This record gives sequence, structure tokens and C-alpha cells, in this order.
Amino acid sequence: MEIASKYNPSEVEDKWYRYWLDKGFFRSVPDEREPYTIVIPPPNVTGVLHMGHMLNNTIQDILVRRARMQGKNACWVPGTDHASIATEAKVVAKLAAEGIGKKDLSRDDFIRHAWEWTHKHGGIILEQLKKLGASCDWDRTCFTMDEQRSESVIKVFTDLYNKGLIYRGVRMVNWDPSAQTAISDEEVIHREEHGKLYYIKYRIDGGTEKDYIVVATTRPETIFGDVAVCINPNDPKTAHAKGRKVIVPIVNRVVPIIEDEYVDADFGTGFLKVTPAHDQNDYMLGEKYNLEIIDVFNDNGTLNAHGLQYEGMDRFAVRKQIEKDLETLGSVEKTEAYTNSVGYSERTNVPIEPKLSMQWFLKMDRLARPALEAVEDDTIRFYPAKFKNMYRHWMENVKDWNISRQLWWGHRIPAYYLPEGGYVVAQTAAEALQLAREKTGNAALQMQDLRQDEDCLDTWFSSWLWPISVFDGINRPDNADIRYYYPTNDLVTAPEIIFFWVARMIISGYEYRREACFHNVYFTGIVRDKLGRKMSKSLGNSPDPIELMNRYGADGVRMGMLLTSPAGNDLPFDESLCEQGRNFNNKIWNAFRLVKGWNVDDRIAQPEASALAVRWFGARLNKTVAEMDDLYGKYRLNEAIMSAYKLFWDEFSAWYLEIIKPGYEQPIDRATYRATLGFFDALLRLLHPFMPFITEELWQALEPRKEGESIMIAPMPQAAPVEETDLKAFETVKEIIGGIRTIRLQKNIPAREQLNLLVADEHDGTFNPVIEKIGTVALNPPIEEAASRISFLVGTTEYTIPILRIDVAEELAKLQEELSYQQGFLDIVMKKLGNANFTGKAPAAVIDAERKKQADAESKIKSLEEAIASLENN
RNA sequence: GGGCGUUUAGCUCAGCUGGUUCAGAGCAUCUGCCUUACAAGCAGAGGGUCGGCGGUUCGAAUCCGUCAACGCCCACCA
Repeated sequence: MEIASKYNPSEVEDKWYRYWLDKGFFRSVPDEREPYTIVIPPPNVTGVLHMGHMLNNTIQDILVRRARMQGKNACWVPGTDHASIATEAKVVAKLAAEGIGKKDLSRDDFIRHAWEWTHKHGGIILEQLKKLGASCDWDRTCFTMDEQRSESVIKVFTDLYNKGLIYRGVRMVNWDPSAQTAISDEEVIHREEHGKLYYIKYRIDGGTEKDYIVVATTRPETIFGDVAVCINPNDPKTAHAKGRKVIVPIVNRVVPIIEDEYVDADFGTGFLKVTPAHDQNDYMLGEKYNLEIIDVFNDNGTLNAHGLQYEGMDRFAVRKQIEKDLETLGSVEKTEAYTNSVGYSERTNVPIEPKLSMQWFLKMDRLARPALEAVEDDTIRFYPAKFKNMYRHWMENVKDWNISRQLWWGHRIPAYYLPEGGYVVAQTAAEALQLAREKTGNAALQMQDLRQDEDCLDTWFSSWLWPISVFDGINRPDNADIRYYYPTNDLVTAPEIIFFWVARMIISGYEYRREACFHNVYFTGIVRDKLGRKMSKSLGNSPDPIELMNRYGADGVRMGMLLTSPAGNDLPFDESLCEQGRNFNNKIWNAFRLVKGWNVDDRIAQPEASALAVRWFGARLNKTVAEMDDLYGKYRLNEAIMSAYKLFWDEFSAWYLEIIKPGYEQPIDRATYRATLGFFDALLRLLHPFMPFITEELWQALEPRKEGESIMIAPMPQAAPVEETDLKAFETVKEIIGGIRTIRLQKNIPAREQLNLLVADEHDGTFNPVIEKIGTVALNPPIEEAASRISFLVGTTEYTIPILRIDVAEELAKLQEELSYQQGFLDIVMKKLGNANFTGKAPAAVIDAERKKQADAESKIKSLEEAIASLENN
């Protein structure tokens, strides 16, 4: 049998994925087993896979595959998100390219286009996840806008409205002039920006040219909305203006000077222009003093008729122009450089315009309470726990959630306006009509008399129900799926959406199921490039995951992602990590080639060294299994994989296989061979969650398998009690071998040349046959006095190799160096033991440990001195 | 402006309730090897006064204080 010396992933990955699908291994239906559930953070339906998805979904797949192998009924529900604002923007852009404006279309026509787009580009990302090996139950694939999920959303909206938690009101909202919709506070990103502070003169009404006050502003284009100027009543600087009126330049509007302590006398000039329509604080002042509200902008960020000659110009163009015009008028006292924080839309990346508009809000304070407690008392655990602080802070200061968006692509708000004012909220149009008739007492009211609200709901208003709605637990709260799978176990997501999504899911979980929606949240880090920059399309620093998988294999990339990322830490990604992953695949592949290349001969007895190796490796394996269980429990997946990695590479390949390896073209005994296949099997199972493809390929080839068997449903090795003394003794063996190899290297003695090794009486001989085999040494042979000897220490035990060729001077120097190190060490220990403070106050165990150090050092010094003496005598 | 977090080998990180499995791991580096599983490999080796300063203690990477650098979250002084 000829097996290639390099593993070729592309030959096996698709084959096994199809096999798993065909056998239905990913499918889950409720049964009597313990459930293990994960719901996928639904990616944008028209998105494509990026490195963040790779990390996130690899982690989920590891958790799910492990749970499945532990005998749990594992269910990973996949799906996509309609991504209201992002998708609508893409559709608008696509239509624009065809010369069609959104306004030219009816709502229905636009929605039709959006569905077309969704069907055309949708679901690509799910196909890409298959390449990664994701073991999702594809039969359960959901979409936030499919029928069941839509029904759930509308039902919840209606329910919350009926509970009095949803209200409608005019509020200052974050307006995105590009998408032309309001967005929530969480969708606004503040950035420091270098701008100008303009000092503008406002003439005092009834005064001369020389009578003016100066107002400092960063936004001169809003002066069309100025309705007052405010001063602090306690500010002597501005007191002269009390009770006066001033004239807003260009507009020539006469506005009053009002007084409020909100104004910071130390900022700017002490005069604050008040523009209630375009600033949150000004709006508050406006309400307080009952000022007129003048909105000067159109929805797209251009000026409206209030902007006079600037009407139709963009707000930033106006800022530049008005600066010039004010200067011409002599109304600018000065400008100075100023840095302030400007809000940007997360989605469209344009500066947010504070704008007054009618929106729908969800009251959050009562809803948030159980969700806060759940995380505080660890009913829901965060990994890493540091995110608890962030969460608490947000939840304690939670504000009402603006849930309406002025978009078409999404769930339309089920509010219906009545002809004579007022509205009703109902799940269906028919119910709405019924309600409307009751409310108005007009039985003749018809459907066409009602007008449904034009807005749709924030995308997160559907995803916050995800852990419930994917099991249809909103519409049918008692169905078998929701009762079995809910609460879900683990959520794997990015810290960026802790408020958008995680917090709100917890809230809806308590409101609609009265219990936590998941038990553990694993926060992944951000995948960055090796310079520490966030990966982005515009920087072009983001590798294409599909391309990476083609080059390194899905398993290689999965390994690469996991090798370096503790939960919550950013992941500085470098292709060399995939290389490391691929190399590991190859290592496993070659170990397999070795083992499968052996011929078994029943006539030969098991060598002693092999029997010992089997005994030792059995213990070593168990120890790692226990370690990995512990690490999984703490969600330290990168450490779990490292411990499997070292087990396979160092312990199994470098030690175990080397010990049991028969001579060239020699057969192996049956007992050792059986044990080795057993170990290999267990190792593959341990590694399977991380590297599903290669482990399946080799597991299938390791022994004859029946149709329908698979490593992915084989049991995960379980920890058994470990014989620690063997493990300890073997570690000593490694050091002895290391000592021998070092001497070979230094003295240029080939690995295959047999040497003699003299050991002291206190040497633990348990693994002597192993030492003789891989050290290529004879232990304590009957020999005549050697001309020279060279020795090393393991612990306090001396090992000596008698050899002929030896450089006495060099050897002496080495021994002297070691001697002086030991003497220095002994000095420190003695000083400590001589310190009455130490011996008086330290616990007995610590003092005993120091005494032991002393004894060890003394014994080492003694044998070093003897070795030196014997060399000198020769 | 508040709050939180980080700082340990060239890189990414472990080091729980202070004391030889306390200075570790993987990668990278260096040296020697094309040894019949694997050069995508094997065998060895070097490398850190645990961010600075001060304190508590018999003893500090570990506890306390302080300073510094970096990061994150929240916050609309125009």
C-alpha cells in the first residue's frame, strides 16, 4: 500500500461532508438524551464569509461536535438575518445603477426587488460554512424574515404594545441622512474630529452696529433654526445682555436671550445659540421654555426652505459657504481649530444628524431587570468574565429602545391609523379592522379606511427573539422543540454586539420564557492582521477564507484560528498559523502512514520496552483527557487544543511511536499493535472537534468500519484515574535520554552507535528497557575500567557514559561551571535557613522544602567533586 | 470627562487563594542532521532583573499604593 507522504485535504473534505449529510448526522430531533443547543449568530443573508465568521463558527462547531461525541443530542441551528438597513442600502444601490430611484417604486415593488436580491445572493454564506465543516442541522435553517419568524416578531410587538411597553412619540433621534432612517444610539459610533469653532456675531436688537454678542458654534449651518440665545444667569460676562433680543445673521430673525444654568459660562463666549430641532440639549431647552422648533434639513441632509438661498445644498457645503458669507457680512469674529466628537452611522458611515421625528419606542427599565440579575448572579456566565462589568453598566443605565426604522425591508409595524385619528395595533389586518370597528364604534369601517404605519422594525427586534423563535417558541410556546432545546447552552459571539444582541436576547428570554436563553456566552475577539489593524475590505488586509481553506485545508485553517486566541482577546491573524495547522495535519497523516505500514506477526512476543510504553502512554493519554475536560469547562479552547497537539506530537509521535517502532521492515507484535491502534483511535477522537475532516479520513481507514459509522458519532474518550508514578518516572527517562543525546551531539557520536550507561544505585529502573532502546545504550554492562568517563545529573542522580575519545580539559571546565552554580545555589539556601525570621515564621512545610534543597545541593556538589577528582586523576 | 481592562522571552499568551513541578508553553531564532513515517521533518541550544517607583512580608510576577504606556466601553459643553 502506497500512501502519499503529504496529506491532501481537498481529496477528502468534500467527500466526508457529503457523507455526514447523507447519513443525517447533523440532524437533531428531541429524544430522551440530554440536549445540547447552540443557535448561530445569524450572518447577513447576503453577506459573504469573512475571518470573523471563520473564528466564530469554528468555535461553535468545536463545541457542538464535542457535545455530540459526549452522547448529547446536539443541535446547532443555522440561519441568516435580513439585515434591514444594510440589505436595503444594497438594493437601493443596485436599483440606482439601473436608473431606478427608490421613490419611483411602490413599497410592494421595492420589496419584490429586495426578495429577488435576497434569493440571488442569499445563503451563499451558509454554503461557505459547509466548507468549513460546520455541523449545523441544515433542516432547521431559519431566516429572520421567513414566515414563522415574521409572525413571531409581529406577535411580540403586539404583545408588548398591549402590555403598555411600546409607545410612540416625537423624540430627538439619530438620523442617518444616507439611509434616511432613524437608528438607535447603539448604531452610532463617535469619532474625534478636527473641525472649527466659529465665533459669530449676533447684533443686539435695537442697538447699533457695535452692539453685538458673540456665539460660539461648530455648526453655523444650523443658524436657520436658531430661536433663542441662552446665557447662564450667574455669569457676569453675559449679564449685560439679560432681557435683550438679538438678531440672527443672514436670517435676520429676532430671538430672545434666555437664561438657564445649563450653559457653561466658561465655554466659548458664554452665549449659546439654541437650535431645538438640531441638538439634543437645545431641544431640552426648547421644551423647557416653550420655544419654536424650526427644522432646517430635508431627510437627505440638504437644507429645506428655511435655509433660504441655501435650500437644496448639502449641509457640509452650506457650512463652507455660510462661513464665507458671514465673513463678507463681517459677522465672523474669529474661528479656531476645535476637536469634537461626531457621531457616525455604523452602517452607512455618514455623520448622524440629530433630528426630531415620530418614532416607536420600547420601554426597557422593567424588562431589563431580570436580565441584569441573571448575569450578576452567574445564571448566565460570560467568558471572559470581564464583560460582566460592561454589561452591568449598560443595563443599569439602559434607555428606551427606538425600534422603528424608516425603511421598507423588514417587518412592517402592525399599527393601523384610523380615519379620524388614533390607531390600533394588531397581529393581522383583519384583527386590526375588528379592533378599529370596536374602537370607533363604526361597524361600517373597511380595510381601505385603515392606513398601516409605513415604518418597519429595527433588525435587532427580530434577532433578539432568535433563541426562541428558531424553535417557534413565540407562536407555539408549548411545542416539543422549544420545550426540549430551550434554554440553549452556549452562545458564541463578538463583544461588539453585546448590547445590540446579547443583552436584548437575555431580556426577551426572560420576558417570553421566564428563563435564561443560554447558560454561557463565549466572546470571541476581533480578527486583526499582524500589524494589529482590523480586517476590512477597504484596507484589503483580509484574506479570503475560501482561498485559505483551499490552500491549507479546512482543518488547517480551523487549527490556525484556534491556536492563538483565548476567549475575548483579539486575534492577530497570520497565515503562518494556518501553516502550523497544516503541518500538524501532516504530522498526524505521517504517524498514520507509519502505523499502517507495519506488518503484524503473531509469533513474536511483546518486547518489554513496548509493554512499558503502552502502560505509560495509556496513563499519559488519560491525563490529557482530564486536562482537556477541565479546559473545555473553562472555555479555554486554545489551551485545550494545545494540550491535544502536544499529546499527539510530543508524547505519541516523538516518544511512544519511537519506542515501539520495530526495526526496518521488521514485523510488530500483536499486543503492541492492538494497543497502538486503540491509542490512535482515541487521539483522533480527541482531535475530531478541532479537525473534523482528517480525523474522519484516518479513523475510517484505521480499522474496518461498517457503513454508517463515523468518528463524529463515536464516543469522546473519558478521563480515567491516572498512575502518576509512571508519569513521573517517564519524565525522568526523557531527561536521561536528553542527557545521552546531548553528549552524542557534543562528542559527535552517531545516534546508532551503541554506548554504555552507568547509573547510580538510586536510579529508578522501571523504564530501563525503554532507555536502552531509544538511548541505544547498555545499562550497567560489565566493563573494564574506562579510560575516560563523562557524566550528567538528572535530579540528584548521576549518569555516566564511559568513552574513549574525550577532551578532559573541556569536560573539567563544564563540571567546574556546574559545581560553582550548585555552590551558589547552596549559599542562597543556607542564608535563608540561617535567617531566624524565616525559620521562626515560615510554615514547617516550606522550611522542610528548603532543607531538602540543601540536601540535594550538597549531594550534587559531592558527586560533581568526585567526577572532577576522577577526571583529574586520569 | 467618567468606568473597566492590559503590561511576563522576538511574537501570541499561561502563571488560581504570595514559598522548587515560579519564571513557563507554542511559534520564531540559532546549531547539527536529506536517520528507511514525516525537511510541512528529527535531535539539541540560547533567550525575560515578570512596565517604572514605593510599600506590606521572613519571602512578591503574584497583595497594596503611585506613575507611565496601550486598549476597550460609556458620556451630545455648543
